[in-house]
Amino acid sequence: MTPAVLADLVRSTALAVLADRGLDTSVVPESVTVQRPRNPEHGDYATNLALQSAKKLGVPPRDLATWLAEALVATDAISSADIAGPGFVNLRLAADAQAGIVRETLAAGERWGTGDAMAGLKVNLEFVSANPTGPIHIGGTRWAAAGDALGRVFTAQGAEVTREYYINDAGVQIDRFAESLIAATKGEAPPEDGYKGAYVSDIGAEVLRRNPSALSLPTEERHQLFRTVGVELMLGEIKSSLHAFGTDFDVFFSELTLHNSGTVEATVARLKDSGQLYENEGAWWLRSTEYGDDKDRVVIKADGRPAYIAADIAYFADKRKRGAQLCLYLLGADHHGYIGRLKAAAAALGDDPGAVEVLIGQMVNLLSDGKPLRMSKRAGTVLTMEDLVEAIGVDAARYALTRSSTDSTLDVDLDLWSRRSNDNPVYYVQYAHARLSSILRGAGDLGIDITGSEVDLALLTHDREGDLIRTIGEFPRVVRSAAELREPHRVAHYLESLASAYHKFYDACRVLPQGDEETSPLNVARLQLCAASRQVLANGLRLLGVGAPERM
RNA sequence: GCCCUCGUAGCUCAGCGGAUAGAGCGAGUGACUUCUAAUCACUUGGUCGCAGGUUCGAGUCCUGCCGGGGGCACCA
Repeated sequence: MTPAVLADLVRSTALAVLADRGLDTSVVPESVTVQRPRNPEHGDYATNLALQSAKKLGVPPRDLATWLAEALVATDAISSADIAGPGFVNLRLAADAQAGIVRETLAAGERWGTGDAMAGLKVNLEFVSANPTGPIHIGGTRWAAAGDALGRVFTAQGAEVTREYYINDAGVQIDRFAESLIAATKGEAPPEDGYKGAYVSDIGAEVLRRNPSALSLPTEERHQLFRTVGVELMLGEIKSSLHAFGTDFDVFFSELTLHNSGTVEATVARLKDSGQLYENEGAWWLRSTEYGDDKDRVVIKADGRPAYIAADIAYFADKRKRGAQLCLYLLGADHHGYIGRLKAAAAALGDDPGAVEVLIGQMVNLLSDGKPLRMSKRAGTVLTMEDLVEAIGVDAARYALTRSSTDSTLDVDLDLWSRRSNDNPVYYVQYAHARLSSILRGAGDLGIDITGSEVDLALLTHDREGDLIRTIGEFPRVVRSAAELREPHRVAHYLESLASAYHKFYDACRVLPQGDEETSPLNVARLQLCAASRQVLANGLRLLGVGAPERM
């Protein structure tokens, strides 16, 4: 019996109890809380329903709890129901009912943990979107890991996710990038505010290799060539880094196409027509304060060129046109000022600002020897995604970056994470998977068939077995809350608790028959528990994009 | 000044309004002739930044203050 089914049982039992006594059944919430108490003496599960409802009913909470407990213990699935504290009802499941979780997990397989909380919802998930003027640095890497995991979690809840990367290939940064490439190719120093670093020379050289006469072109044509080809090459490297990192996008959307196709212009015209823009000091302003922004924003600059936000608005409109019901933006903390204007932009278009959701992720500090590494993208002293992967590996990097809430600034100590030891929690989780794989291989070698449906899972009565089973049962609601709260780090945290429950079980409970022993029903039941545990570890690690090794 | 975010063990971080606040690392002691010791058990370690408020119940929600980080462009 999963917690969700148990919650339904508690709810229906409570409704019946109240109805019997002629009390108001409407005080029972739609969704009843059933949680796993921290203290094992408080049972397998506990519900606070009596505490929540007592006041509204005018009944002492302990009386209500007593009635509920009496009715619950009369059901087959529940072996005991005790009243504790101010009015908790502490429940223990019958072994057979509890073991049903194992059966359900094995039956669901890869689908265990999926749900329909976001069924059919079309989500546009935009993340990373780093300028194609250099490699992805550590901040973008955090989003690559967390955003990708979030996309996987959404998909597990039935959402239709489009992973999107917005390419800022218009604007002055790109011009500076092109000029930097040209300077590097000519062996000159980069222009002021230009880009430095070996990659600039490399890309410049590659542009020249493809177009040997590039440097002798007229200035404007030369600029265009380096700009176009340079961005293409840089983007190619970015895509390749992301792919190696296990993060693939469905759409790479070019800002330039919005300008070139006239979409930006058309969107601005639409805003002007609907009176959302006004002219002041030669520029056109969006009345974004009317929709909650801090200040009005310039959309068309006094020089007649569109400001960055103009393309943003057009881009949002394009996403909606393509069917996105929810447009999620994953931005760094240095962009938090965008929330107001993006929502205002949606409202100004006559759209629902609720379709815009911005997640702000805090910065990553890199430490070496406990000392912070200062980085400057323009100076070329950057720790890139590829550097990080080279230093600690994809699995460790993804895990390190998805393990913590994106609300927290994160310290990544390269020395610590580069130690390939159990300092790294990812090994703890992966090791559990490898151990389980080894046991299941062993069962295969012994010719034990663990697939039988007649296996008596009610034999799993050891404390460690019960704890492991209940932990497995938590997985679906962990995934669900990770999706609803947009907090994929909950999956990582859960996996560590699952690995811990498994390692403790392994320590206390022999799984395979020893020596010449006959295979007992308990061996088979435990093997099913192992198979279920391994399934959940694999499913969870996949949500994080981290490998589940069979051997370590 | 205004906005966002964080403040929990020596360090890095979890913590869905619930009961005696957790994990890893660090420090210490044990456990492999037996399914993977990258593991397990035990010990050490806390005014959950401070002060109010809401609640049967607050690390969690609200307000104020203190401290760290990040923003507050006709840059992108």
